Amino acid sequence: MIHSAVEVLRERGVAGVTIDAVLTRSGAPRGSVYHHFPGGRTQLVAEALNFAGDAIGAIVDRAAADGSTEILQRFVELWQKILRDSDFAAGCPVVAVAVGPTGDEELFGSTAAIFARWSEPLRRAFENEGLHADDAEQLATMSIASVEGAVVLCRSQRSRKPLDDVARQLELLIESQKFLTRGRSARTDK
Amino acid sequence: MIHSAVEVLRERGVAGVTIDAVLTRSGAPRGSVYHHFPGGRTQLVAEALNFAGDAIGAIVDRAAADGSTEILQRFVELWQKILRDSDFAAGCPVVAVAVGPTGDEELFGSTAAIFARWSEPLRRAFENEGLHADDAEQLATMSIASVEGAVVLCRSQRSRKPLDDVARQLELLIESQKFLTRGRSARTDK
DNA sequence: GTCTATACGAAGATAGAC
DNA sequence: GTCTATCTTCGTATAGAC
Repeated sequence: MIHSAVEVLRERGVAGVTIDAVLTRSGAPRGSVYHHFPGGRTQLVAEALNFAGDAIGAIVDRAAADGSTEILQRFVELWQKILRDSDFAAGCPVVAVAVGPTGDEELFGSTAAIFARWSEPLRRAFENEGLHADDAEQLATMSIASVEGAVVLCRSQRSRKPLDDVARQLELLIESQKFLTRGRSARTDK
Repeated sequence: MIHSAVEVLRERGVAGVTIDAVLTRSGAPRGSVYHHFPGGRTQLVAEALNFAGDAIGAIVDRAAADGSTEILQRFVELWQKILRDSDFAAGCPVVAVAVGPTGDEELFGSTAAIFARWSEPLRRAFENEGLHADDAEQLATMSIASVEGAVVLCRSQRSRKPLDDVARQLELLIESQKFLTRGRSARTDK
């Protein structure tokens, strides 16, 4: 059921996650909804969001040991697969919540936590690769923002190109940042 | 009324644009809704989207003659202002539609057209500044994607920092692209 | 645990008076 | 053009049987 809720969330946004839609997709029995989710629809959306955030976070973590390039590659591949498998009908569930109605403070807090969780391994990887703390953090933010933005553009254009373009530009940016840092360090070290 | 619809769209997403909400905010009379918008809610959302897209497109166009740096600066300032004025309650109306329910093919097509309209002056500016066609297009896509993604992050974190960080990294990326192109051209030209 | 039935509210849309 | 009233649909949530 949570799995189905995530799918609907990706495709139709927060408002689209109705109990009916989730029930239809999952084939779960109607009578058991409020047994498993006493909090009703609200709880269902919250659990779907956190489940999706954790799942993607785990994928990022798994690539963390291999360096920033690998993390980003996995992250981009992940979205390309989601876009392709859904024929550009599905986007990022966390973005879906973050652009939804603002009233739900708890949900909103979760999105911030999830984005932070995703960017943390990136930030650390950039630092391990020699970048200064400020640059590493900015680059991590830039990575998440540009990929998430690209996913929106891909859905809008029904094309994988925006995400391909962004991935390429991100690579260039990271390379040039490393190059500049090495240059500065070399001068500083002498 | 359209103006109010844009506001609601930015704050609550597509699903949040109910006739009631727009009426309340605008103070317009209930009886005249279907007089001015025979297409009902659907038409209202469509006109709000296109109005917002044109308004922002016009701002971008106005800065086009001054070069890519100025376009981007205006674009970023625009979002910072929207975020600040709304206390991080408002995001991008076009993104709101693009992550909404997929059924509405016409609305979806409009988002693609609007994103294309916004990136076109950027692409041209990059080309005028010496970048190759491919690079210029990729950079334009990267600019739109990263800024839009940053706006989402800003709302989520209730902070202007993500957008500031992204703006800074974009500058660096563009500078390094220009530098590389000059290097390649110099070698090619000799 | 899961079922059916139903209360309740919100929202879109139409009809007919003014 | 704008008003009020009304119909219909849809979605949440609860009640009570099995």
